[in-house]
Amino acid sequence: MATTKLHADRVEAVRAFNRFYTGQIGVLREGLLDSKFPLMEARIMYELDARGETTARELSRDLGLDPGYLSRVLNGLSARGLVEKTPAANDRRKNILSLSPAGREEFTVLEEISRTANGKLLAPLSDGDQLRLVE
Amino acid sequence: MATTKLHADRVEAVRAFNRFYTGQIGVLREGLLDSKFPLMEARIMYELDARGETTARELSRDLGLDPGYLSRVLNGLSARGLVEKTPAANDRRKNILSLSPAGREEFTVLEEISRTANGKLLAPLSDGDQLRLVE
DNA sequence: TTCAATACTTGCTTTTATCAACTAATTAAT
DNA sequence: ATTAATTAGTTGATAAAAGCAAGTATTGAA
Repeated sequence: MATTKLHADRVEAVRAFNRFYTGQIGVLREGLLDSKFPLMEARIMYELDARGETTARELSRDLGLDPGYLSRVLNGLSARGLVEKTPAANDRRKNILSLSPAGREEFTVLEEISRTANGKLLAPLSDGDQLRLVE
Repeated sequence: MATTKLHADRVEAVRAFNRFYTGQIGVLREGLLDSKFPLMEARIMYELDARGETTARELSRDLGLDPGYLSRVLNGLSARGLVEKTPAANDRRKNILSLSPAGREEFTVLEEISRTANGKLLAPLSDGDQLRLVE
C-alpha cells in the first residue's frame, strides 16, 4: 500500500486537528443556535438547497434519518412556508420537496453564518498556512 | 491585515472541505453510536482522559455544559464504575474527577473507533496529500 | 384480484438538554 | 465572630430532539 510506517503518526496528527476543528464546529453550531433554525432544520435546508428537488425517502435514506422524525421536521418547515411539498404527478405517494423562494432567502442567512464560522477557522492561520489547508 | 482579496475564495474552499469532513465526522459519530457510549459521555471521558484530574465546574465552564446535565451524566458514569469522584480534601464542595481503571480501559475502545474513523479520512488521499493535511 | 412493497404519517416513548430552586461549603464584609 | 454573598454540586420539572412501531394510501408484482 502507499502509506508508510508513518501512517500512525499521521492518524494521530489528524486526531489533534480533529480536536481543534470540532471546536470550530462548535462555533458554527452556536451561530446556528442563535439563528432561528435548529441544527437539523439547517441541515435539511442545506440538502434541499444542494439538491434542488428530492423526496423525503431520499433524504431519509441518504442522511440516515428516521422517516417519522423527518416527516415532522419537513412539515414544520412547510408550515412556515420555507419548503414546498408538491405531490408527484406519477406517484401520488411521493412529495417533491424544494426550498421555497422564502426558504432560499432564509437559507442565505445560514450560509452567511457558516461563512463567518469558517472565517474564524482561517483567521488565526498565516496566509501561507491558509493556502496549504485550502488545497 | 495579512489576508488578501483571495480570502473569500479560501473561505469557500474551506466550506467545501467542511462538507467533506463533516461527512467523516458522521463516520465517527456512527461508530460511537454503535459503541455503548452516547456522544456526550464519550466527549466527557475524552476530557477526563486528557486532563487526568478535574472538577465538574471546570468541565462545565470549558465545555459550556449545563451543570445539572453534567452532574447527571457524571453520576451515570460513576455509577457504572467508569469515573471516580473523590471529595477534595481542601474544599469539600468539590469532587476530584478522573477515569477509573475500568473507565480508561473502556475509553481505549473509543479511541480505537476514533482512530479508525480518521483512518478512513486519510485513506483516499495520496501520501503527499496526507502529509500536507497533517501539517 | 390479492399480496407485498413503498412513501409517508401519527401516536407513544425514550433520550438529551435546559431551567430554576435548593443544599452545603467556602469566602468576604461588617 | 456573624452575617451575607459566592461557589460547587444536586434535584425536580419540563422542553426539545430523536427513535420506534403501528397505521393509511398508493403502487407494483404474482
